This record gives sequence, structure tokens and C-alpha cells, in this order.
Amino acid sequence: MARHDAQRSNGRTATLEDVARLAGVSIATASKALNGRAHVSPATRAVVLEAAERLSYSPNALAQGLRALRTGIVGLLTSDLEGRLSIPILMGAEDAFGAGRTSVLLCDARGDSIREAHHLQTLLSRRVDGLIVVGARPDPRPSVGRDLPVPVVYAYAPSEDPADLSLVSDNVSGARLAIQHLIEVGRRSIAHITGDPTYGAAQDRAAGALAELAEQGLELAGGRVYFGSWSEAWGRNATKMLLSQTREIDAVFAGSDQIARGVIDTLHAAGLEVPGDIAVIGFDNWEIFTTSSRPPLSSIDMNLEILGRVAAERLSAALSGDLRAGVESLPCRLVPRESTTSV
Amino acid sequence: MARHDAQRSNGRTATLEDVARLAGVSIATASKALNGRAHVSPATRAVVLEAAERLSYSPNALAQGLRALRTGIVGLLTSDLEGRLSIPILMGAEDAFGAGRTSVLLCDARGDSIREAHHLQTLLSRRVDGLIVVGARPDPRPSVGRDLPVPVVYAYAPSEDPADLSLVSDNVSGARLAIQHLIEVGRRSIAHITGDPTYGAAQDRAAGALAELAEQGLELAGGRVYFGSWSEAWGRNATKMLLSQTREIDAVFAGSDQIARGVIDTLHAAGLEVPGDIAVIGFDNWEIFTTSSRPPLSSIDMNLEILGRVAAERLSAALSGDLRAGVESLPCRLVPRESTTSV
DNA sequence: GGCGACTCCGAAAAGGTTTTCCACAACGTA
DNA sequence: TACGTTGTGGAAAACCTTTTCGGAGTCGCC
Repeated sequence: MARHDAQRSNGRTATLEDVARLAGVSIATASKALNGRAHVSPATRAVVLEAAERLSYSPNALAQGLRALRTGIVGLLTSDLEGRLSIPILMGAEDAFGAGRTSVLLCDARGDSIREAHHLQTLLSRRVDGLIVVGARPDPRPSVGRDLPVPVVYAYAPSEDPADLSLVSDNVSGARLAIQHLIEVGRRSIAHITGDPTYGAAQDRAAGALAELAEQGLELAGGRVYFGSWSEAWGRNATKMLLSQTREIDAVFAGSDQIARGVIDTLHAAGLEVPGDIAVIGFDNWEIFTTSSRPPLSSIDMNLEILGRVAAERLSAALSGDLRAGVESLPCRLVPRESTTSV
Repeated sequence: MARHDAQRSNGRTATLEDVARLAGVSIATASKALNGRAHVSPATRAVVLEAAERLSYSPNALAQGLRALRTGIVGLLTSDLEGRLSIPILMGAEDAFGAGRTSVLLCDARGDSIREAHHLQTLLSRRVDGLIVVGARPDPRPSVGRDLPVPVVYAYAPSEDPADLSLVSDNVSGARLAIQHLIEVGRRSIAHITGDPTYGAAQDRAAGALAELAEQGLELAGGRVYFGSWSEAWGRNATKMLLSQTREIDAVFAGSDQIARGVIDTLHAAGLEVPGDIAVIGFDNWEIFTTSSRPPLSSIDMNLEILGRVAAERLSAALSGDLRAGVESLPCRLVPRESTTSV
């Protein structure tokens, strides 16, 4: 552990007053010099900078925030226990704010609304400049409240309140991307195995897939969408059912990478080649699955970093008075790998 | 988006002065009443609480921090891009601090030391009460600096500087747990397939496994430790090599869950039952792998939440003057599932 | 030499909270 | 009545920074 002593001999960390005293100027002048404001001669500015350097002065962000009525902190309120969603969104937000200008206070409510309310209270007490709320599943969730003193953006899971601004991934067009890609690589008999039908995302992806197939004059292979659960096991079971029903298939669009994983396993077990006999594409582009899959799995990426970035932009805009409301859908991105494009 | 107006008619959020005015008392009295200090009569206290309620007053944590020289914020500086390590550690730390009393400012350096230095500067400027540094891989990493004004605890990846305090998982005893468990379920011919030998963790786990086997009078099956990479593909390849060399095996201790996954796949492909013919145990207890594996994978959990909790405790202790240094090893935990204990 | 203009610097207030110390009132007792 | 005691409430300082406004000094020009 660091010796935990301070820059100044008396144990405190250096303040602007210390810098000013060492430089032989007033506090006001020191402040102006350090912040590059006018009305300071180059000579005194240099003296001040030198003094600050000597004391390794670091301005107290609390005092700055108190005075400026702006803390440069945004709260990220999440229920995503593994951080699979929050981390990319956080990184996108960090990027958009510009590193250093804004920090992110991460609070995990762990799916508990009492804990969420508590964290919300804490964040407001800390006078965050804005709030990003990340849901655990992509279905509408309760609003954290109208009339909060700071702007709020919901990411991934939209708010139930249409007066809030929500950013979500466009699952419909994402699914269309998947189908378009499969068609482009020459597939015509495409089945869709997906997760829990109570998830809006499952419905949206299915709807997008069906719509795109219809536009291309194709029908869904297997006769129906295979809804089930978001698990590898379901991917396996559904594939078995599918194969027992028809062999007239040359592609599977899986509703998640985990499901895709199960699909591929079962296809291999049945002696089928991927993508030779059947191409497979997943959804989520969760790297841990896509790259460890054999062959590497094509997938649809929900662009969560961009979601985070846009959330940050919307917060900034709101702080400048530009408030928005409603649900904003952001496009997904195709990430082709060998499971659809044999090399 | 919330209407973004405030509790008070004039657009600002209510301050203690507003509460005092509404209650018809002085600021000092209002403060004492709200904080439950003495020298306030029950009657006035009630009046003040009522006023605070009406204004939905929320104390300004910046001002509190400024005055108390304590912000109630700790910085979590990580290089773990997926949050797989950081999130459990963060949650453990949140728990230990007691929800609400302390918040965590999460900064991801993305493996870039310049960005790390920048974030460090920002955190210090925000006057965090302490710092937890989480490395991306469990090998010694450069210290963020001696003589920082706040205590620092390194978690997962220890600091190179012995004057720092580092908390790491005890990979040696973790490996022993795995071997003990395999022996307890009746296995005697145990092979070890693990990852990149340049990782200290790989060496430690191998050493622990060998030591435990030696103490039990057993020899490593396969004749050597199979070092390779932390990938499923290596798990598959190593298993093929192992099987081609000897069939006298009844258990595999894999150095990670991903490797274990590859091991199981290849065993299945070779017509072997898990755990009937060969038991398999992994390391990391990464739920996404352990539960989607078929059968569910036994594993060794590094207790990252506990790591986070202890980190928080050590920071608290340091703030009370109890500084420590050196590397502290925390025990791992066995999580048995069906891949070793057939039901 | 005096005056205006210009440059540079400093005093002070504001931002919100906590705590210390002091004042004041009421009450009981001598 | 006078004094000490107890119980409440308030004024003010401290935490640290930024910004406004005014003051002081210097230079040049008439």
C-alpha cells in the first residue's frame, strides 16, 4: 500500500491557496493562471504553473462541482448482474463524454427495486449530471420517475413511460440483416430458433426475420418459429426437432449466440457440416461464444457501445436544453464469420 | 425524458437553507435535526423533518464531502474489458461498504497505461477515499505509484511493488481443492490440461495439483502438465493428444472452464461418458460455461466477490490508520456439479 | 506634468453543509 | 431577588474553487 502521506508536509493535499502562496500571488491569480484565463502575464503564469507542479497540485473536483453546479459525473444504474450489457455501454459513454471530463458512477441494483430506489437517491444526492438506466432484459421497465432534477436516458430496456427517452437496439432490422446475409450467401431454406417468447426481443427478431423472408419471396423453413428459452440446451433440442421434421434446410438463424452454439453442436452430432450443409448465424455477438465456437460464429451485434455513446450525447444535449422523449431504435451490425461464409 | 424541472419553484434543488427557512429555524438547527444530533427539541425536529419532506430535500453530497474531507467514493481502476472480473469485485466492495454509504467510480483503462494514468489523475482530483486496482490477468503489474494521498488495494493482479497491498486468489490451494475433490469421488488417474504457461496462474495451479497428487501418493496421468492456451480449441487438442497417448485416465483437471468445455466436447466425440468414464473439473466457475456445459461443469470459484469485500475492508482499515502491505492470498471455493458427481 | 488608457492583480462572494461555540431563556434554589 | 443550571437555538468558520469587479500601477501622449 502506498505510504498514504500527502503532497504537503502537513498531511493534507495541496490547495489552490498553497499554490498561490508559493507563487507569491493571490488565489484569484493562481486560478486564472492554471485555467488559462486572460489577465495574467506570461511571467506570473509561469511562476504559478511551476508552483503547482512543485506541489503536485490537483484541483478539488468537489469544490469545482459545488461552484459550477455541475459535477462531471453521470450515474449508470443497472440491473445487469454480469456487466455484459453495462460494460460496453459504459465504455461507449466514457468515449462520448471525452475521457476525463466525465466519470461514471456505476450502481448495480441487482434486480431489486428497493435497492434501485436507494441507489437513485444516492446518485441524486451526489448531484450527478445525468443518469443512464440499463435494464437486464430488453423489455419495457418501470420509469425511475418523472420530474427528476437531472435528465435520464434508458438504454437497452426502454421505459414504460413515453415521456422518458429510451434507446434500444432495433431487433427487427437486426433480424433482417441476418436473413439478408444468409440469402446473400445463397441460402433459401432458413429456419429460426429463438428464445423465450415472452421477451419482446424474441418477438421482434422473429417478426423481422419473417418480414424479410416474405419480401424476398421465401418461406420460413420448419414451418414455424421455434420459440423456447435462451439456452444452449434449447438450441440443441430445437435443432433435433427441426431435423426430425425436415431436412430441407440450409441455414438457421438463431435468436442468440448461446442458442446458436447448441444448434451447431447438434448439427455436428447429426453429421452435418457448418456452413457446408447448413449455415448458422447467431445474435448478440458475444465474443466468448462467437470465437470459441467451431467454426467461429457469425452474429448480429447490437452495437452497445454506440448505444452508450448516443446515451451520453443525449444527456449532453439535455443539459443544453434539448430534451427528447420516446423510444429511439439504433441499428444493429452484421459480423460475418466462418459459420456462414466458408473460406 | 423526465421533465427535468426541480423540487423548488425557482429551478434549483432544495438546499438546507430552504428547509430551515420553511421550518422557521436556523440552518444549524435544521442540520442538527436532520442528522439526529442533540440540542434540538422533539418539536422543532419534527417541524424540520416535515419541511425537508415537503421540499424533498436531499443533502448535497459534494458539500458534505468538501466539509468532511471524505467523499464516500472509491475508485475502481480496471483493465478488464469485459467486466468479468470487475463486476463481482465491485459488487463485493459495494456490499462491504454498506450500500449507500459508499459509491464506486468505475474507470476502464482498456489496457492502456496512459489512459490509466489519466483516470488515476481524475480519481484523485475527485478526492476518492480509496482505490481498488483490478488487473486483467493475474500476474504482477506495475504499481500505480507510491505516496498517493489515498490508500490503494490491488485485486486479482498483485502490484510489483511489495510496499503495496495486493489481494489475490490462492491458485495453489484452489488447484488442491480440485484434486482433492476428484480423489474424493474415487478418481486416481488425473490429468491436467491448462493454459498459457507464461501466466503465473497456470504455473500455480499446476504446482498445486502436483503437490496435492504427490501428498496423496498419486502421479499425474499423461505424464506431464499440458500447457497451451486459455481456449476451448486447446482443450480439444490437448484432450486428443492425451487420449492418443494413454487411455488410463479417469479424470481431467482443466485450468479454466473454457478449456474444460473443449475437453468435454472431445471426450464426447471419442465416445467417452462424463463423468461416467472421465470426470472433468474446470477453474473460474464462469457461470456461462459451467451451466451450459453438458453435463454442468464442476469448477473452482475464485471468490471474486469476497476479494472485493476484503478489498473494501482493507481500504476502510487503511482510512482508520491500519495500513498493510504485501500479497494476501484468499482461498478458492469448490463448486461441485454433475461433471464430477454423477447423480 | 497631468490625464487617459491599458494591463495586471487581488478582495470577496457564492456554492451547501457541518460543527463549535456562544447567547438566551426558563427554571429551580438559596 | 439573585444566581447557577439546563435546555435550545443561532452565528460563523471551515472545506476549496471560480469569477466578478474594482483598484493599482505603468505607459504614452498631449
